[in-house]
Amino acid sequence: MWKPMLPRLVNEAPSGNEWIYQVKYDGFRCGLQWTDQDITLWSRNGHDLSHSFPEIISWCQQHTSRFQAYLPLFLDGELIITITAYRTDFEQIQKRSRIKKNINQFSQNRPATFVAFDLLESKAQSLRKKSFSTRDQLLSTILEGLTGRIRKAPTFEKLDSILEVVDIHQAEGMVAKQKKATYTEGKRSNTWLKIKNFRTISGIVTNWNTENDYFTLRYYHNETLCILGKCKNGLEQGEKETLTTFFKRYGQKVNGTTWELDPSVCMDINCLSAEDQELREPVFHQFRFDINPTDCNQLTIDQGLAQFPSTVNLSRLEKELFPTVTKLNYLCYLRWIAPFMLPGLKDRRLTLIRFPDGVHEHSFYQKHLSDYAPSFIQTISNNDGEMDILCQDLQSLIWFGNHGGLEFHVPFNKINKADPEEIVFDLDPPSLDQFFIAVRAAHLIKEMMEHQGFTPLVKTSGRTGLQVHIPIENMTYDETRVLMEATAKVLVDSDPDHFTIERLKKNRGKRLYIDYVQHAPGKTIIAPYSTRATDEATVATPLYWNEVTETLDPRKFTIHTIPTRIKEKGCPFNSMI
DNA sequence: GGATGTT
DNA sequence: AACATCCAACGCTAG
DNA sequence: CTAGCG
Repeated sequence: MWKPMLPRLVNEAPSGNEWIYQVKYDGFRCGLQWTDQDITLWSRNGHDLSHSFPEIISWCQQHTSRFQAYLPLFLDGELIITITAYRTDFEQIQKRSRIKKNINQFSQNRPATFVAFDLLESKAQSLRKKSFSTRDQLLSTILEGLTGRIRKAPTFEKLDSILEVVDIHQAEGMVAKQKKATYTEGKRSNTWLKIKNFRTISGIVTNWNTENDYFTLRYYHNETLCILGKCKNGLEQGEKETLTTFFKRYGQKVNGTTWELDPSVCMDINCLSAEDQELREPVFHQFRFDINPTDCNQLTIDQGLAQFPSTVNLSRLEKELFPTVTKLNYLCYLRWIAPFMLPGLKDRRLTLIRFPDGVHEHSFYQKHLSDYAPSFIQTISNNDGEMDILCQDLQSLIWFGNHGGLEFHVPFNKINKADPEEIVFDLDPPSLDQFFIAVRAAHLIKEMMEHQGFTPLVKTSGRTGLQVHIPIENMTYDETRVLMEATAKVLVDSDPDHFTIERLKKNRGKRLYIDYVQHAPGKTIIAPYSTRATDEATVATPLYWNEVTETLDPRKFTIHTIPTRIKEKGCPFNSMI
């Protein structure tokens, strides 16, 4: 029976060119055994998981010809449900493994993926004695280019680049592997080192269970004490004695096994998550005698879990930027959405609309660098010699967010390129009552564009309209203008009661204005996943075409609903990530 | 939101 | 110390 | 022609 090789937990990643790195995916360790007869998924304890993940098995069967030359084959990897290429949803895979009924329905709606990170057998030959580099190279040739139910875990040569990936995707952590490491089955080895991407949060110790030595941690939500979770590991002998002595001296024994303490002792906990009164992989980090129990609250916990870049000073986190949405809530949204939003901002001059005191107060545009901006904000000079701002990374995004930047607008072309990356039809009905016209226009444009070989995408504008994005190659603005004008005219001819290219507002009536003039150099459009400055905190949301119906309500896509939406359905602009 | 200038 | 101002830019229109 | 508007 296969037993997985295990990495040793360390606090810091080793560097040097004898090491190579992989992202640590948060799912189930799994061995995939593929013989001429059958395909089996083995858990780390030797359980057969195949029946729980039929989508993996059937995908393999459909792609047998691709693998035939390498059979029999044994892959070591992780069974995951993806949110991004590097971010996974552990809760989902855990649920899946427990499900008995309707497995096929779940496997269709939210298919699991096997991410292979090692190769133990190929053509019936054991590769365990070979170096990791050799195995990794062979694994690459076998899995090259595959993006389906089986993928290869990419390897990173540079420590800095994997740290950046782990950080932005908030991955579980990373594994450093010695290039010359052999595969030592069932052993915890120093040639594989895991580094966890811990979140650090502060909690109040209120209970001690003498039976199992678990300490209960709590936090304040408004005035009431709520349970954060339990923690047992990480305390050194002396620290544990200090704590238990304190319990015996100042606490009360509430039953045979449990001591209770009024809120006074605070500690930092390292963990992977803190949800529903449960900490995942909690480890004691340090006592916090320098803070008050009231400092352990929803605000500081949200902040700890978000893992904001340390380079950004956050301020006035309790301020309301949208009704019922504090600046911290907004920054947490930006932090979560960053891996989906940054690709749409990368290498494009940014036009930021800032609302430092919230959507109801004074606002202004900004596209040049403030002279006090930190040096990590990247810029590019424009024709007038001014420094246009860029948003290339997480710390920039969070810095702009902290400055009340609520709307991120970008041009159609990237920096150092004159030609647009896409055509965008901005379909803005005169009011929400006429939203159905935008839906109709979007589908008509989709048909026309697909007929010409394009692959149109669609998103809400975050206000009342829809925007059809058509990725293009090698077209100038002049050429896109010709195509857009022609398309607009076909639309108007086909339904002059609903569409118009009339520029004067008073002459438009309740028709939808197809504005191809706004697709030009220097013009901008709201970036995917940017919020709009509305009372509902609406988001410019990429959609699947089958969602674009007359019953679609663009107001439902807000910073409250988007993370859940993406966890369930993924991102329709996937190609951009 | 923060720097700088004005009362 | 309190308060004001700046933070884009381009086409269009009324006067 | 320019200030103001969107």
